[in-house]
Amino acid sequence: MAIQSVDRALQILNLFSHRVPVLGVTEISRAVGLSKGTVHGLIRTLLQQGFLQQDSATRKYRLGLKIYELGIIWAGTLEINQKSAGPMNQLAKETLLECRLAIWDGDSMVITSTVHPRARAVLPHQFGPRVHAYCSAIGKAVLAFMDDAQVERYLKRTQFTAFTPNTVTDRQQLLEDLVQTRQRGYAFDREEAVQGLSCIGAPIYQRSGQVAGALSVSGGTQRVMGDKMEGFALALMNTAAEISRYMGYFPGYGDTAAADRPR
Amino acid sequence: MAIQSVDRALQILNLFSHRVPVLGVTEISRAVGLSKGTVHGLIRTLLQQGFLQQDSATRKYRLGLKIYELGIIWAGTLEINQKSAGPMNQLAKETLLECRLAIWDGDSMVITSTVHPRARAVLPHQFGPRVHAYCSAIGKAVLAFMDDAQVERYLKRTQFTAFTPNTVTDRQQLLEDLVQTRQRGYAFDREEAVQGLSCIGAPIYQRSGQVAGALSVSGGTQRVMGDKMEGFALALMNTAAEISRYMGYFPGYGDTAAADRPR
DNA sequence: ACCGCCTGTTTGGTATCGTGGAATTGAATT
DNA sequence: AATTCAATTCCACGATACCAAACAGGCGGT
Repeated sequence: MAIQSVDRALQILNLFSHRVPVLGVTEISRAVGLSKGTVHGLIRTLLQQGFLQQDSATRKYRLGLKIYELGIIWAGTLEINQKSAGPMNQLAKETLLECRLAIWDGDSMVITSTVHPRARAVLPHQFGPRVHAYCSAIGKAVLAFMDDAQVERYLKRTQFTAFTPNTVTDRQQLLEDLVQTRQRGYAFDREEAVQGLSCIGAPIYQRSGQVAGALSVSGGTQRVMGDKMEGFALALMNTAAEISRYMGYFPGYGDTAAADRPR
Repeated sequence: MAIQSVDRALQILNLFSHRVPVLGVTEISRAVGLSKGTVHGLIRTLLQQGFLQQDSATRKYRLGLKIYELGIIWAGTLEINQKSAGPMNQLAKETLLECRLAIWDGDSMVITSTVHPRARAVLPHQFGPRVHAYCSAIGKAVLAFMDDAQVERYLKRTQFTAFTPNTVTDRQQLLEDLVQTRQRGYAFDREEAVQGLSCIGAPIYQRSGQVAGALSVSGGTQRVMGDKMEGFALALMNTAAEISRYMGYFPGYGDTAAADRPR
C-alpha cells in the first residue's frame, strides 16, 4: 500500500529522539531490520537533501537542518498558532505568567507555541514539546470538553505514571476531575506533573464546535493559586474564548453535538 | 546515486513554505514533473507516517506534525543550543534585550534559539528562521570571521536587496564593514534589515577554531545604540566567548588556520 | 437540477529501480 | 603490525515503483 523505500526512509527518521539523537548505519540497520547496504542508500538520499547530517569525525548521523526548517513552517502556518499569537501576548502581559498553547495528538498534548512574560526560563521547545494529558491543565482542559467516546478510548490506552505525590493515577478520580473542570470551565494542574509548578488551562474550540486545543498559564504554585487565581482564570477564559472566535467558533450556534452533523 | 522514490518524496516536502503552506496533488505533480498517480503514492506514504496531513474539507495537503516534532528534536539536541542556553538567559536578563543565536547555512543564517527579556514580542520562530547574512549583525559577525575564500564564494552567489535606506548593497562597502567588524570584534546592524531595529552581533567559535555561529542582542535603535551600547557589546562579547569555551574553543591554542590541521 | 470540468484516487502491466549479500576501505584498538 | 568493527561500494536478481489511462466525486456555471 505504501511505497516501501519511502516508508523505510521515514522509519529511519523516526528513530531519532531526544534520548537518542545520534545513530550509526549499523545501529539503524539493526533497528529497522534491513541490510546495511540498503540502509546506507536510504541514508545517503536523506543526507543529500539535508534531512540528515553526518558528523565528519564519528561518521554517525543526526537529524538535519532541513527538518527543523520544515517544522518551523508547520508551526508558523498552523491556523491556531496564527490566530492566537496576539491574544496570547496580551494574556502574558496581563498575568505575567507563562502562556502555552497545545493541540491534542495521539493521546497527548503537543505544545505549539509559548510566550514568556520574562526571560528567566529556558525556551520550552527545547524540553520537547509533548506533555501528558492526564497530569496537565492543558491536557485536562481538552479531555473535559471532548466526546465521551474519545475520552473512553484515551483511558483504555493510557498508562498513568505518578510524577509527583499529586499526580492523579486513578481512573475514577480523573473522571471526577473532568466533571468539575466541565462545571467551572477551566482545568487545574496543582503540582501534578512538576513539583512546585501549577497551571490553569482552558479549551479552545474550532468552527465545528469541537475542541481544537487548549491554552494555559503557569507559574509557581503560590503565585498561580494565590488570591489572584480567580483573576487569572477569568483572563485565561476570555483569551481562550477570543481565540475560539477567531477560529470561527460561535457559542450558541449549536453545541458540540449539533454542530457535528451539518445539514 | 540517490534512491529515486525517496528523493522524490523529500522533494515534495521541500515544496511547502511559509508562502505556500497548502498544496494539492495536481499542483505538486506539476511542480515536480511527475504523474498524478506517482505523486499520490508518495503522498500517501508521507501521510501515513504523519509527515503530511490532509485537510478533510479541501482534500489538500499540509506539512504534518511529525516534522515539527523531529524539528524540535533537532534544535534541542544541537550542541551549540545546549551550550548556549544558560549564558543566553543570563545575557537577556542583564541587557533586557532580545537575544538570538544563529548558525551559518547555505549563504544565510538560521536562527536556532531565541530568548526574550519580556513577553511583548511575538515568538520569532513564527516569522521563519532565516535571515540574510549581509544585513544582520548575526550574519556579519560570522562573515567577518570566516575564511576569505568562503566570503568570496558568498559574495559571488548573493544578490543584495535593499530592505531599508541603510541596507548595504555594495560589495566594497560590505567588505569595509567586515574589516571594521574584525577590528572591533563585534558587528552592527543599524536598521539595515528592519526600520527602527538595531542589533549587535558577535561570533561563536568551535573546537577547530572555525566560526560555529553568532549571538546577537537586538532592540529599538535608541536603546541599543544609545549610551549603553558599549556595555551591551561588552556583555555580548563575554557571553559569546563563554559559549565558545563551552564549545571547546580555547583562544591562543592556535588560530583558525593552525587548528585546522591536527598533528 | 442537470451537465461539464477540474479535482483526488485507483488500477494493472512493464521496465526500472531498489535490494541484500559479499567485498572493500578505513579507522581505531590491542 | 594485526585484529576488529563500522561505513561504504559493488552487482546481479527480481520485486517494486512508475506511468497512463480509467474512475470517482465535488463545485460552478448555465
